[in-house]
Amino acid sequence: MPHLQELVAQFREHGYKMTPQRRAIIEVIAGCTALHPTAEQIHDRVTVRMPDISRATVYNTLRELVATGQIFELSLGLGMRHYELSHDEHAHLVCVKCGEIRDVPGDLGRVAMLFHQDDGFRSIRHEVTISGYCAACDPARS
Amino acid sequence: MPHLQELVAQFREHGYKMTPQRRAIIEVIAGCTALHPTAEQIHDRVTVRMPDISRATVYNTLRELVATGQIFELSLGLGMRHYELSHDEHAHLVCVKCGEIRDVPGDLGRVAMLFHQDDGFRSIRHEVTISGYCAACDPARS
DNA sequence: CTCACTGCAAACTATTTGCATCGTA
DNA sequence: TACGATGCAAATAGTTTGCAGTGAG
Repeated sequence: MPHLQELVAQFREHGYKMTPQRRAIIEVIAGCTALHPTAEQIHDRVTVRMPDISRATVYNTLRELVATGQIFELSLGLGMRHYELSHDEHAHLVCVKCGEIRDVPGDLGRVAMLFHQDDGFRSIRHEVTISGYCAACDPARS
Repeated sequence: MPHLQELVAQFREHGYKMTPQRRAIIEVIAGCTALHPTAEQIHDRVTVRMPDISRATVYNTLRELVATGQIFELSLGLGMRHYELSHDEHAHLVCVKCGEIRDVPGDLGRVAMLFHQDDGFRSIRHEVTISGYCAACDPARS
């Protein structure tokens, strides 16, 4: 459960009010470090302790957490968005069969340099997604 | 209109029948090299010359062209999928304000090396997406 | 002449929105 | 107490599916 107080404080500093719902959502995300949950998965988990929370509140809070830069939104080609706490730079391995998502640490700054252009485009974020088959799903394996 | 005959031939070689609808879809994609069209945009363009074509046919054909490796499906964080002819390796610059998508040539093999893991994951494809503001949309510009 | 392909319409999934009510600061 | 946040339900957007009819090989 890393940085929980810090996440709550940061969120407040951006001018948002802290409500039980938002706190619960932040707690769930903070407790999911390796899971890249979807909005639906976050909603399910929060619902266990807070049965009346609405999807709208989850989506709203996720949008706000993205706006503050506290979480990242991932488009991994799986048809829905995944979320993760902002942390050290890494790429994502995505199994196209089972949907498993794994972090691979690495230097995104290096990637930025490989593709840099001097044309006024100001980049905010680099996303590196490597699609393929995980060992368990690889059809080419004996 | 590059490689049209080749695309049609390749598609046939994979065992698919060539129909007027599929040919029209392939023609539209081949005529869109710099546009990264969505399924909807492709449907609109085909509809001009073939008013009764259905969305289902467009989506089916796109899935098949992805399966043959002739086109790539891009998840750029804009809420829908974009398609492009498979060609030289490049990353994508995406303006988060206006949605403009631009190709940046570069060596994806280099990226693969930066993030390679020896754990049985077999990668099929690398996608590098750089989100930010294009010169025209940058709010930090004077 | 057969089986893959098509159009249609409905279903589905993920996400967004409008609005009356509620509760944090 | 004021205004931002919530829950609900309906709306929207993108995509998928089932099926009866059609046409490419």
